[in-house]
Amino acid sequence: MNKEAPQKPTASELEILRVLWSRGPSTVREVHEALSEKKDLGYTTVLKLLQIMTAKGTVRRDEGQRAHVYEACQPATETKRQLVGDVLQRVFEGSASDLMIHALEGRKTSKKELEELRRLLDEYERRAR
Amino acid sequence: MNKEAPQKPTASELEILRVLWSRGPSTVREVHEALSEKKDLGYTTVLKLLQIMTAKGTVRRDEGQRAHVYEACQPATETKRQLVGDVLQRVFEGSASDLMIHALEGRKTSKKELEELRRLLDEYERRAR
DNA sequence: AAGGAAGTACGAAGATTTTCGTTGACAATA
DNA sequence: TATTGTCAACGAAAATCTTCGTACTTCCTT
Repeated sequence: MNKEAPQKPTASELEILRVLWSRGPSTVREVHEALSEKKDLGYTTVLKLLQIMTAKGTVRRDEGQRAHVYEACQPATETKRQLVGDVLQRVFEGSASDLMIHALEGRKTSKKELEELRRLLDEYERRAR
Repeated sequence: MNKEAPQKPTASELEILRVLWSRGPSTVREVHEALSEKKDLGYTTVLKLLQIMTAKGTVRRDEGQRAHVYEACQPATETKRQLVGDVLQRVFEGSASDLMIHALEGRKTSKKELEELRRLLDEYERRAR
């Protein structure tokens, strides 16, 4: 393992990545504490996951201290792009507008968010030109 | 099982659902043939999957004929909404614009599709008013 | 009626994911 | 220094997903 090909994280791995993305490099204890707020997980469960993710090349770790410090290998943006791209293909056959329709449906989207979405389209169009 | 709570289909189940959505009610053979175009799968594999999905309540079947006819319980739109909603929460903390950014990134989106996206926003806004 | 074709049911193996318990190393402190 | 707490490593159980092989049934064709 440990190839350069970034693998799609599993559901549990994603939860851990989210902690690393928001906290930055963290120890097992820190990740465990962050996750404990929402879920009831054993410490060694988190440790094992991080070890597996290290083997897969999803995270890297600094063993300089007694408590190893873990960090995501890919920037959040890259992984998010991969995850949404996967759904885009598997569920919506690549159609961004179809994705959009279903993302907005059955959901209260604020005026603010709609404006933001328009801004995104403008920006994207400007950049793509 | 067979509760009314719609479950999130797995990757394989989704492939089958896509066939049912596009073909409409189908027999195992028909689903198998459709999938065979892309993938190499045994007939009984598809059969088993459909049986499991029946048990889960993902599809229902008409046993009137010797070759049972399967059909998705939920309309495509509903399941798609659920799937994208899941990603929206798990990956993007509910932010549709963040989802959008990453969906558009690193991807050639046609002028046509951008227009379509704008149209969607207009429509959504009009309806939400 | 015999034989093959087309179906379903069932069990089970393999792969992957998720979750911990246990063990042993180290370190802080009483 | 003996005890207690913190941590990594490992193995392994349990749950879920994926894939088929085998057996049994039913229908159609000689």
